Amino acid sequence: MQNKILQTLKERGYRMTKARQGIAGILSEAGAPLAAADILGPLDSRLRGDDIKKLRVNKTTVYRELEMLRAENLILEVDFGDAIKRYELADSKHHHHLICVGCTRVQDVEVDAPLAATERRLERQTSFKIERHALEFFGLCAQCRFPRR
Amino acid sequence: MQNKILQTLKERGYRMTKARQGIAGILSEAGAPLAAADILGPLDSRLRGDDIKKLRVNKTTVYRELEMLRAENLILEVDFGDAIKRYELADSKHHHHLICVGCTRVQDVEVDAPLAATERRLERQTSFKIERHALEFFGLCAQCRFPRR
DNA sequence: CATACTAACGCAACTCAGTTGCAATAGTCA
DNA sequence: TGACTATTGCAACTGAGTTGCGTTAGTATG
Ligand SMILES: [Mn+2]
Ligand SMILES: [Mn+2]
Ligand SMILES: [Zn+2]
Ligand SMILES: [Zn+2]
Repeated sequence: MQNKILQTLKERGYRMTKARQGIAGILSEAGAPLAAADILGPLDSRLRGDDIKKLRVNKTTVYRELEMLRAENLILEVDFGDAIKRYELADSKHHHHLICVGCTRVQDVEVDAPLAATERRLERQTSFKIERHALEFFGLCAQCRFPRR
Repeated sequence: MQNKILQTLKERGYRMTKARQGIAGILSEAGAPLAAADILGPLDSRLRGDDIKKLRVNKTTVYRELEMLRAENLILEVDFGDAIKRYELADSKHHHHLICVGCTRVQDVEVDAPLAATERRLERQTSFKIERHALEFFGLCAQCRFPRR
């Protein structure tokens, strides 16, 4: 049980099912935010040869599991502006993303001046209580800027 | 023809239809980004008594018109992270939004330190060419924080 | 004003991510 | 080894947005 998500879930009384282990495993190994479809497909192929052998999971299960993990604050919803929900582990430092509009390649990035000060000013000026912000950068990666001729 | 959008469209050779005039009018008067549904409903009620009398427009027309206006750079797509496309006039100064998660009330806001410098640094460090960014703040407005007791 | 050309429109059917109700299955614990 | 019920699978559904196609109505021209 080296998986952080699974360990936390167990501590909170969740059952250790095969689907759950497969989904948590894929999320933990992902290098970028994943959509339900990114988990559904790989579930039976990527896990082959792993300790979790072949595994077929229904899409409803994947959606429900993702929503549960988000509600448990174990993953964060990331919005790339394309009406598809994506998630990444919640244990990393707060950061933003650089998304290639050509190939959807994603890179984590940090912003120089944190937005905390701006948020406090906005709270003073607007009487809103700010809970969070979403900041993502869109552009073209090197591969998409200079397609192999 | 005091409407800026309509004037530009005419200059570019578009026809002046009733649906087009109604949609452009609603977008121009809106105080916050609008979704297709925000335009579909009001079209026949809000315009009553206006120079454009009663008007019923099909949803396909609204979606197509919005997409055309966006392609013509007359409106900008704004993403509130809820899988619904919203649009606002493109003629205003670049800004961001403060969105109430309780009632979807929206307020335009500006950020202290522009993100241009950050974008240039990211371009150097990542070899991406950045085209744009999306930054929105989410929280609770005064009305939603202190519900009328 | 009459006519023709075709942009724009309305309608119905479709797509696609995500959701829901419910019966069947399988972890967990005694 | 059960019993209890969380979790799953399935099918049907939702809702925003899209598409194909035949019809309507701006616009230009005479
Ligand atoms: Mn990330
Ligand atoms: Mn705005
Ligand atoms: Zn790319
Ligand atoms: Zn509110």
